Amino acid sequence: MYALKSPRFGATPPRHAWTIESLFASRPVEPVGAGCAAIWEGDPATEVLQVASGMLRAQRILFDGRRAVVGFLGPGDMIGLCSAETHLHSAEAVTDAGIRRVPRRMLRAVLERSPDLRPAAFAQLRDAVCAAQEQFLVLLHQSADERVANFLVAMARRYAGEPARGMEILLPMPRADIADYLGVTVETVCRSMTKLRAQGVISLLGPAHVVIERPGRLLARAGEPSAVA
Amino acid sequence: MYALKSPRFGATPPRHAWTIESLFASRPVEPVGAGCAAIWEGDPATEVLQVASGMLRAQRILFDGRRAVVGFLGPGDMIGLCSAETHLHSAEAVTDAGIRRVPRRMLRAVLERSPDLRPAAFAQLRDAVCAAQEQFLVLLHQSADERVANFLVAMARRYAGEPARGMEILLPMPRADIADYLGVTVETVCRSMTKLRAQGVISLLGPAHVVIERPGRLLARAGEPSAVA
DNA sequence: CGGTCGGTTGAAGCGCATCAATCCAAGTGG
DNA sequence: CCACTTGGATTGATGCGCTTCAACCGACCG
Repeated sequence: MYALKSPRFGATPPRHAWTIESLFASRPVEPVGAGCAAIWEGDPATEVLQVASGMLRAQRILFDGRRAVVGFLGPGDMIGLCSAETHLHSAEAVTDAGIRRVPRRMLRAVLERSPDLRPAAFAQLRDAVCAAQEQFLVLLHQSADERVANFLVAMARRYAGEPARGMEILLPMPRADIADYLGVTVETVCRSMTKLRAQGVISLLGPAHVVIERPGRLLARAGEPSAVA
Repeated sequence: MYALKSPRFGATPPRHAWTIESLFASRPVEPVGAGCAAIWEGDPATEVLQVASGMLRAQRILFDGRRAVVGFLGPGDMIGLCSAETHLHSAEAVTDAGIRRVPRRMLRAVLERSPDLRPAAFAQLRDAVCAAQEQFLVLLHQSADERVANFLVAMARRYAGEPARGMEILLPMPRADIADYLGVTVETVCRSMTKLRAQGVISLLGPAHVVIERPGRLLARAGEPSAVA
């Protein structure tokens, strides 16, 4: 996805006072109610947005009216970096969320002024491209069951760490969002989840609350090469 | 596609002697026979490669042994820019081709030394991300027929211009490459092409030689919003 | 002439979409 | 407090699209 994880400069702190992180930190947090849009597809891309809390989804309306969810954005993730003149996607809040906005001019100025930051920014953008590629390949060549398993693993990795027995995965977004993200229907997402539950791979405490029972099998379903049953 | 089109600085020529284009132009052209690999997936990414002539395909072997074609590279396209430590894809010649190699160090040095170039390079990378996103969405949400039509349109736009009646599209790559690129089987690609021919949208002078008969219909099949039948 | 490889066409089966019904939890109003 | 409503999640039944397996065709080559 093109969502960028918040940069970590802990290992090699920059010699300049202005970092991207501090830039965002200096901005006020703007609340966005669940279901509300933070930015609109087609609007002029004058600012970059970082999620402070909650979760947003980046989405686009396709030519035929269908909706495509491009990614889910959690705390630290940014959106709008890759936009050219206008935003390519809308960003709507899945849950109540908080965001910070930074004008692109400001961001550009920071990058201009601190040469140390540029390689990091460049590497980040590059990594985003790689991640998008990866996701792209996975989704394009996998079956619906594999996509769902893959999604669960990705959500676990992002917010809880490497899948382990008993680990809880929270899915704050409705099934329809997951479906539009994976390129399948809501019913198929349900069936895949049900199948995973029936096979003892996961258990469902509720629609939004998944518990990993057999991490090995889950990874195997997701198409991980090194997964052991 | 993460392949980057060759930059055009014609409109605003750089004030520095060293441009990315001139950097590549200063390197010798290395011939690559059809079927041979120019770079290998997993190899250390020490250099960036630009196609001088012919066509290459960027591909990857997936965990389950299937092959995924990530993109096709024509003259001016680059590969290896987005790689981190090691190359994520192999690049094999579809036809006899010529390539130029530039060490990444050198490229980085040029970017460091000429501030004018950086926005352009950044914009290019950004555009590549957008294009990849676009392709990703299209392929994920379209049917096999739409994918094939879309591919034909993309090939036409890239090497011949906006689809027009009588325009010839050359497909130097075998059907298997197209199939692995679109995420469908060879047979499906064939059937879709046959269907387009039967409907008078295209005609086939040979497997690699397509002529557009009804550009409007072709665009409509590709899922273009403004297409007129 | 036989052999191989890429392309095309045909027949059968599976996977996912579609349509439809049901279930469940959370509101909402009497 | 309970009947009613509502939206999301789930399950079931059916159809279509693509894959799979198989055969055939044509070009190229030894």
